[in-house]
Amino acid sequence: MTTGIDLLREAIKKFAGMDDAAFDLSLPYWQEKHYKKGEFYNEYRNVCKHLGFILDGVFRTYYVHAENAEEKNLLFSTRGQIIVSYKSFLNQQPCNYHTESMTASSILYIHITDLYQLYAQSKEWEKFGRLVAEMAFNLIMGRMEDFLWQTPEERYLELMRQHPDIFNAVPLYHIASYLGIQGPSLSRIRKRMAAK
Amino acid sequence: MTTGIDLLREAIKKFAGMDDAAFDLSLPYWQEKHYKKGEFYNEYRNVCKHLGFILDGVFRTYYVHAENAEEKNLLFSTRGQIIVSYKSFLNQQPCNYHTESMTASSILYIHITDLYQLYAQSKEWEKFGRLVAEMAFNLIMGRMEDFLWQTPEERYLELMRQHPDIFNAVPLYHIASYLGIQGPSLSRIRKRMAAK
DNA sequence: CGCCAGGTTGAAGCGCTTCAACGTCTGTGG
DNA sequence: CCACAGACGTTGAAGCGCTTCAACCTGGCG
Repeated sequence: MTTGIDLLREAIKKFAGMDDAAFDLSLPYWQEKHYKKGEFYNEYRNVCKHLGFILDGVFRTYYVHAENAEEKNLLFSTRGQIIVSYKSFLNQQPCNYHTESMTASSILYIHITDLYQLYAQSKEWEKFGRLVAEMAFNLIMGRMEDFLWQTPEERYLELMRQHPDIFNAVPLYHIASYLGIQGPSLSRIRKRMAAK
Repeated sequence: MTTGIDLLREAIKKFAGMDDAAFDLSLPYWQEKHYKKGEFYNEYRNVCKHLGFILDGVFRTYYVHAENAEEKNLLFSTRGQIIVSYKSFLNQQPCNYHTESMTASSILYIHITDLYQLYAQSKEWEKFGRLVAEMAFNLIMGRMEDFLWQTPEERYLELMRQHPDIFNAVPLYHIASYLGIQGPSLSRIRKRMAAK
């Protein structure tokens, strides 16, 4: 049977080319946490102190732009991905976003001070840290490019490819929000696509 | 008379709180370069080896998404800003974008190896490096948020606030492209705004 | 059973797109 | 010095897709 730690080891090997010896340095620090549907990974206005790895479940990161305004989903995170409020974590500033578990979820997480100690201790972990920052940048850059160059329908297809876990797990109107459109519009897009 | 270096010194003091002694370490490395309208800061498919500071002029960074497809402007950079192909520079990978001077422009620039030497030499320069990366992240994040939460008209007003230099310097259709709309649409938006 | 959350559908409206025509300004050559 | 060309901005007309509001349907659950 594969444990959460095994999954994480594999994921980090793939992501940063980290060998077992380096990974083992981190073993004392990872802890497991379980979320019920609707619980928050990181509360709004808190400083994000942990970096997480999703073992199972789906999270959405959203923002309420103004009083009484509609929530908009900035991104989804699913199994096998790193979850962290990047801006808040990198800058250790209060978070502008909400990150909510959309399903029963479980993660492994590490505290920022332990992670920084690993950075200091090991060149491979330092590389991991750089890659996380670059990934955050690339993730947002990719989202930006999607909005500049793709139609809502294309974004929908892209999302289905990247996050197949999502579709039986979260309400359609949250997906629509991520795509930058309204619920009924996504409903019609689906209908058009099915007709082909 | 204030020289380019004075402008840069002031800008970096404001941006990173750097004192004169630390800044002076960099004096041997900055070089000045002038661009004619239409020249490129960094060529497509090249690795970006320099970080620049705009003394005067306007650059646009754009991307051609597919063969025969329309160019779309990702961002503008104007006087007093840092100019660099962030992704290419940070990762030292070939650049996906074109960065073109829209007016006669002048910059100060530093080579990446000299800059990295400053990082190694000085804590204040290391901080500068971190701030550049965070700024790149925040810049793109801000653009992303603009697209999620603002109308084209609001984006237009925001751009006028951030880059007042642009409006007499670049064609309207480039601005429209940055805003994610077509030339005629921006023309009509202006008309509607003038009517109020 | 009846409620409620979530998805679909219809109708009206609005804003952006597209294509084409028409101004306007500027620089250049006869 | 004028005329023309080219680049750029504006305007009109038609179309399309997303929005909004509201009604209705469905399935899950107390």
